[in-house]
Amino acid sequence: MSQETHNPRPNTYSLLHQDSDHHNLLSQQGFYSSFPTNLNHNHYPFIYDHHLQNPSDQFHTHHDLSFLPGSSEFITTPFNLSNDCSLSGVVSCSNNNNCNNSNEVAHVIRDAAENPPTPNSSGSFSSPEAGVDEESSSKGKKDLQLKVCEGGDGKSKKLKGKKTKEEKKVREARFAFMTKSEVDNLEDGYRWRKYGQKAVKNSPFPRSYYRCTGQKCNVKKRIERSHEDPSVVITTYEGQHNHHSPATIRGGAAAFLAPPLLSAPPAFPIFPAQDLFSPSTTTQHFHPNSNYYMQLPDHDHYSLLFPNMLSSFIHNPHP
DNA sequence: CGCGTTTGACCTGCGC
DNA sequence: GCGCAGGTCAAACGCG
Repeated sequence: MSQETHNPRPNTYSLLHQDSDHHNLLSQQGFYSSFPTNLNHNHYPFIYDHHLQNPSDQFHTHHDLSFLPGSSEFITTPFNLSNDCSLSGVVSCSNNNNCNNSNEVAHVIRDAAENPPTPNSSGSFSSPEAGVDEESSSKGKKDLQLKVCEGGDGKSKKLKGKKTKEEKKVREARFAFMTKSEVDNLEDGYRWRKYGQKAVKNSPFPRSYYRCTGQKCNVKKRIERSHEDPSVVITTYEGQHNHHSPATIRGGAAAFLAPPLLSAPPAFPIFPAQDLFSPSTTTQHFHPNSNYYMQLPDHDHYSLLFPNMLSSFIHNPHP
């Protein structure tokens, strides 16, 4: 069992590796493996995927959810955020190049944990093994770059002129969580318009695609039910709303959904409204493939901590 | 009529 | 190049 931690001080994100002795999260079948069910309220296995910004808006990092069902892109790890807001410890790995199997991915992650790269002056990052380098990531490592101040307009590319390589690779921030719920589409305070539905490979449940109905708001979300546990709904938000929740008049939920400290509201609910108010939904934010657990002091601090990742990823060796 | 959903077609990236 | 899978478009449709 290996476990690496960095800077166990507040506001620092620790990259921790959970090896095969326990949950074998990077199993040979891909990234599907065991999954803790006896969570206590302070331990939330977590997936986080977003643009991280420092106070001077210098750094945006682009993460993805390669381990989400159906995703086929790349994997990024959690990172360290030092007290001076510099970033380090980000590593990515494409699954079609030097990460041909999960073991390699695991090694990349572990290597990154043991030898976290340091941010350079331009704000881009690289991993010795993944060889990720912004804008120089040719040779099929297209999805690996970590963008600095990327625009991310998220516009459609269909039926339009060819986009440049850079344009094509820019992707909006993403955040995903899993919720035990009988309802697929969790109420989150925003209005969504469904624009597609696709069958998911190896799953009897389709994936639905939604777009925010706000004007010029490019936020999207996808909803699918876990084929491993049909009671679990996987919701993935992408992008940032350019408006506040239309549900701000709905009392308590609004306080969660539209935190005033954010000029650009997150695409995702700070806490799923249905989790808070519906007896048919239980509050479990987790991912069966994730070895990263978000530790939260308590629920009341959740909404304050979350937008800026002011929590620690912790390793739960015996969930 | 406006808005949202459905659904088949189409586009794109990736692996072989 | 081909096939597959994910993602998106847009016309048709349903509903209030």
